Amino acid sequence: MQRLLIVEDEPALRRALTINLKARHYEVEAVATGSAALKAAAGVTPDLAIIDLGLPDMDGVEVIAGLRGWSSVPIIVLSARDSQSQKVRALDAGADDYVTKPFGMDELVARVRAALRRADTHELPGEPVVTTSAFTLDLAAKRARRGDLEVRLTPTEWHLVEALLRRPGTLVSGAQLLAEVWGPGYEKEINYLRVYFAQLRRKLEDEPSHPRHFITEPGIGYRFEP
Amino acid sequence: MQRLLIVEDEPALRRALTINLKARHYEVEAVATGSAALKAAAGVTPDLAIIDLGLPDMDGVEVIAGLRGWSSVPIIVLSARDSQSQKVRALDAGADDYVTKPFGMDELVARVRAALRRADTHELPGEPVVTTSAFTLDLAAKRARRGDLEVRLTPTEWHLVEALLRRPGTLVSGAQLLAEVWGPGYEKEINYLRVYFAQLRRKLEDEPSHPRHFITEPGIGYRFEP
DNA sequence: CCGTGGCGTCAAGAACCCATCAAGGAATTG
DNA sequence: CAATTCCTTGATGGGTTCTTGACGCCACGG
Repeated sequence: MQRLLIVEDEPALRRALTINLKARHYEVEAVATGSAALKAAAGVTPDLAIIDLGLPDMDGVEVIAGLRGWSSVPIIVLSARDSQSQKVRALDAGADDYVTKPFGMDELVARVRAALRRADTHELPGEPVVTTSAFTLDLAAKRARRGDLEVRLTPTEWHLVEALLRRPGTLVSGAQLLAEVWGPGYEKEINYLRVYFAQLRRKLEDEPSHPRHFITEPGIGYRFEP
Repeated sequence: MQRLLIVEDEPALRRALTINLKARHYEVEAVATGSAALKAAAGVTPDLAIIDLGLPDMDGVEVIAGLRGWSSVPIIVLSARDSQSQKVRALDAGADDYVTKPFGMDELVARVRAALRRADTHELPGEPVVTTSAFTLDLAAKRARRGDLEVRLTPTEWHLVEALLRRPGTLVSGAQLLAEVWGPGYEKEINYLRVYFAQLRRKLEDEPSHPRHFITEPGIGYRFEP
């Protein structure tokens, strides 16, 4: 049976979650505080964690970060607010999904199932070789070619390319890229992205001033177009 | 069978609603006061609630807020003709739709069906992609298409679209949209909404001057029609 | 019939974001 | 240890987006 860890300070909601999820044949461990959550997670090694962002003792984002430090357990976040920035922070910290209160129990259960299914199939990364009309990148061997001649990318450039290529076609926010490549705390250094995307385009694109694969969406983020 | 909770103080109307909805094969629980409504909702966990705003013991808006604290059950509001501001407050508190008295039973039943259908298909964790007859929106990848060609939306336009699409088909008050997109304190800047909805319609609708998906409800708010 | 209020449209300046260049300092390599 | 590459940072100019005010239209009510 799969174990769930619930972190929710409000007793009524904690009870409702416990009852409903036990009825769905999950094994449930429920705690009320962030510190208790970190302890419990180490003890029971849950298959999935449901975390309320509004905890009394510590910020929910810290709890997520604390878990992510050593565990890759799927995390679903509950939040009372519709706050977009809080959502982004939670997802950047490593949450897998996000449910806004109030929510229907059916929806939450569906998301729990989906998260567990995803974790089960353990999505293996696709081909580590990406080819476009202009260039070829071998992520594993760290080799880049444009046409016939080989191009050298610096470590930071590779790191940035990997972060983008992980979600081909999808838009990735600048803050997300910065946090992934330079580490948390660098979310404001948007200039780094400008400089490095300029370098990548100069090295890889046919027309660096009219990029076809490393696309900027002004004010939102960047996108890799295969 | 789907359960409906009716909150209506006037005995004649309560009876009429009960009979008509039972005739359409709904299971009906009818109460006369707000406090009874909150108790009943916890007990029978209805699939939809119909709430009269003019209750004797407490404001209908409070009833809605009380429900929304823990449940996302669809709520349809009944209200007298000339209490427009009350309607807006009800929507802000979390109501999904409203019907003005006097109303035809057919109209109410149609709205009940629509609300239940929405709650049923309640966006599952999969791809948050919305498709209409005129355009396609991929919220996660931040991609918009009208027909074959790609359309670019600005950050604020995306934000506004997301705020509306979170409740497809339901009516959202202007103040709610403003608070969500521009932040608290901008609730009065209704002009922003006019400007941005005009831009969205120009970019996405087939006939921007006769919108079929981004609908204005004068004096109340906006609605996204899938 | 006219005033009022809400809505859609338009336009212009302000504010913001991005690409590019350049240079000093840090790190790496031979 | 020296040379080279790499990373960081600031400045500039061009383009886009946001904000704000004004105008006309329509529905409603006096």
